[in-house]
Amino acid sequence: MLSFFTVDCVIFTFHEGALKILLAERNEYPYKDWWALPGFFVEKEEEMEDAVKRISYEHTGLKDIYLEQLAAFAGLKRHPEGRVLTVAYMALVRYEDVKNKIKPVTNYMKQVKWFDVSKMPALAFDHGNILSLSLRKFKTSLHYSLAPFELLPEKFTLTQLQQVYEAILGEPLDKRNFRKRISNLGYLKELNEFQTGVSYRAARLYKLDKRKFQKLFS
Amino acid sequence: MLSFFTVDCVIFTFHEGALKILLAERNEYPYKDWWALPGFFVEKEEEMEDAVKRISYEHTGLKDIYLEQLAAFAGLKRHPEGRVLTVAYMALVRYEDVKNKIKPVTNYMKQVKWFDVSKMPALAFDHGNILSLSLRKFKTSLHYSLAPFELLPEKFTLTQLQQVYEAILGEPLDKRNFRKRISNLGYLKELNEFQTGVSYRAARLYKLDKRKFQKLFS
DNA sequence: ACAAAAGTGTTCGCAATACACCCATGG
DNA sequence: CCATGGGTGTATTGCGAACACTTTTGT
Repeated sequence: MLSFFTVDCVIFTFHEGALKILLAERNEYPYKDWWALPGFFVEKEEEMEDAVKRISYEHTGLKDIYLEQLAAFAGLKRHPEGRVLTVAYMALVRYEDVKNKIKPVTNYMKQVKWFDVSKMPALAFDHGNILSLSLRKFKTSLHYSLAPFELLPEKFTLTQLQQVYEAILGEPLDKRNFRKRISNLGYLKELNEFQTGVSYRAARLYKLDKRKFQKLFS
Repeated sequence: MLSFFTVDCVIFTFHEGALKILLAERNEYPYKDWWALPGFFVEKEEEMEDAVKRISYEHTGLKDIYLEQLAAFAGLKRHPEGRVLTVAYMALVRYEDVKNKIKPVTNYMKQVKWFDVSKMPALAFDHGNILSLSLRKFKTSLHYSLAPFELLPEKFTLTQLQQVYEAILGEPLDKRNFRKRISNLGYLKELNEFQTGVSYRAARLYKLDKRKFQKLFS
């Protein structure tokens, strides 16, 4: 028998060479004025994953985003008013798709904002734990995961892809080794298109070949 | 707002060269006479992990076993009487510790039994999903995990360890390569003790050096 | 011409793989 | 002496890591 059931979302994006997470500033007790992960109650007749989609949509204006369940948190003391079980999800969005759309959903929140992963404030409830779990999981599954491509536009440069990897791992990678490894894996399609609007040599664009990727990590 | 909250346990052990899972035969509708994962309701004032420990203890007579959370399942249709949210855990026990202790807990169950992982019956509810998720996770985390050692006695032979790996991966491994790899990792302590009671050359016993293991995968 | 980032090869060491025979022990 | 599993070495190959310079383009 359980009192409350919520979902919380760690929504990642990638912008200006950095991994960012969407946080909401609370306007209600407990933890008024603290930053927290976007989350809300799951409705009585609502599927859990639909609740996650609803919440992500309300905050970012996007549907059909990449979702992955992280874990359930059910500590009796995680909320002062008794057990609130939450299931945490990780969501990935493309910055280009979302940039002017983020907004607070209810007046429970004052504002929402992207935070650089390396400059996170203290978080309400146990959201700090959820966050660090999500980062750890992100790192360890990186090499078999479509996740990096969910953070980039459909067509991207190898440097952008490398920056995503570096942001997730939190460490720099060697350019030549990175390109060699990725191209050996063979799931990138080289396009005959190039960057535009840069004041230096334009980089070639690539696309993910999902078929080949799936074949590799079935 | 949620009606019911349960935990389900995928309890693994290792015996006679095979990976086994503990199942309970239901004696109540729905799914009367079906086999299911051991699980039960989480009490109102009980921590989720304590509920898992309680249920494992009641079935196996063991305390302080290895536990790991797998995932939450909350589908509205997973139980005919409405949403029953369950959090699935994986538990590992040593067969020697548990062999004559397993028993059904309530008269909701007719019997409990170890099933060879390669010969599982159809399972009640969505327990088949839970099971296959646990096996996949077990495999992928194997090389950085203490799990194999939680299935073996404190002192074990290299052949036993190899059999555990083979049972989890579901494929045979080369003896020389396995031993070379394991001994390069350097977290096994070679003992000056040997198997007894076998009618062939007695194998050397080894122990895990947890310190070195932790240092390696911090 | 300069600034900025794109793009490109080689060497080295380690780890994974494939593979087969002799040894020790108890019965 | 036989059955059973214990224990051992080598050659090959592929992958990750270290490392620096030339090319292209726009201004």
